[in-house]
Amino acid sequence: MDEKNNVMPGCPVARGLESVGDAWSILILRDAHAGLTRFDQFRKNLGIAPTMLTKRLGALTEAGLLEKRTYSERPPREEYLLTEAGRDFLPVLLMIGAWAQRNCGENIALYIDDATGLEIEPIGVDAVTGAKLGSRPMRMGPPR
Amino acid sequence: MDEKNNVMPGCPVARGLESVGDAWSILILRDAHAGLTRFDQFRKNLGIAPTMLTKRLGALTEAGLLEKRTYSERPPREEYLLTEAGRDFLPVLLMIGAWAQRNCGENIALYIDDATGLEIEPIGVDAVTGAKLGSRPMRMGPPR
DNA sequence: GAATGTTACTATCAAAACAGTATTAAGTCA
DNA sequence: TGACTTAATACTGTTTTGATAGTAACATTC
Repeated sequence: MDEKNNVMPGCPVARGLESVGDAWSILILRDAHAGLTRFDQFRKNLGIAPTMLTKRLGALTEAGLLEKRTYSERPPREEYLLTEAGRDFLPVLLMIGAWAQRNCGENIALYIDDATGLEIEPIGVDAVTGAKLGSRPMRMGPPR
Repeated sequence: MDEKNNVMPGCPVARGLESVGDAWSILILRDAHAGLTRFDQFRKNLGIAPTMLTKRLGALTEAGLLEKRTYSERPPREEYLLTEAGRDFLPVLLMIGAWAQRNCGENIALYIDDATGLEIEPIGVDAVTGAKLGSRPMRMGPPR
């Protein structure tokens, strides 16, 4: 897939997918939100080939979702931290998860609110009207 | 990528990605929500190779997001319609789009509420507490 | 100080996925 | 009859991916 293919170049979904349009990247972000930061933590948790991991971490860093930080000079050691844009991706992860909980069969883990102990039910709403996404007609408009 | 790699098998995000873990599938779903239904509509709009499109439409149908319907017996013609699970995916698309609007630079189209004419600002909330996703501590719990 | 372990990679190569073009099957239309 | 439409499939390279091994730079343990 390459970006030239997109007839509608300003499409928000297509633009987002340029940064995070593959499963490994999304799983890396999931793990980063779970607190993992180091190459080997990701590699072991995901079972990903190191070549692939190097490439994906580089792409996510390039795209501004992760940043590389040296945490030891000697020996030289680096880790990957979520940037603001990376942390902002959490709702997307939760919405994917919530969709899977509703539509992908049995034995899927739940998200629990720490304070109340109750199951979290992630939904999307329009912050302006408060309406649930999809409940009202909408269209696309030109960029600001 | 294959599913065996997932150390945490009940993870909602990983489960969701088994159905929609690649960019083409997500773009097809986007176009389906925009009203496209036919092979050639998807092919032309996405610039996707027909082999790839056949495979992705098949996978999405298999996963229960699309269903194939005959709309003409003679000549035999078929189209792909969103199922309930497919329509339920709309909030995920909008959240990806909203993330891109905030984090992927200039010249990205906006979502407009038809009734008010105002820009839509998709956010994720917990339907139980009403809190914005990510604003309160949470954890994962075992399946129901 | 030698052997072993840790971390973050890179190199190599086979296998799988992908892209591009041409072609097909089953019809319609003029 | 020949041209056209739709929804694919066949064939052919190219690219990406995955598996495994190896490396550089140190730390730790005996």
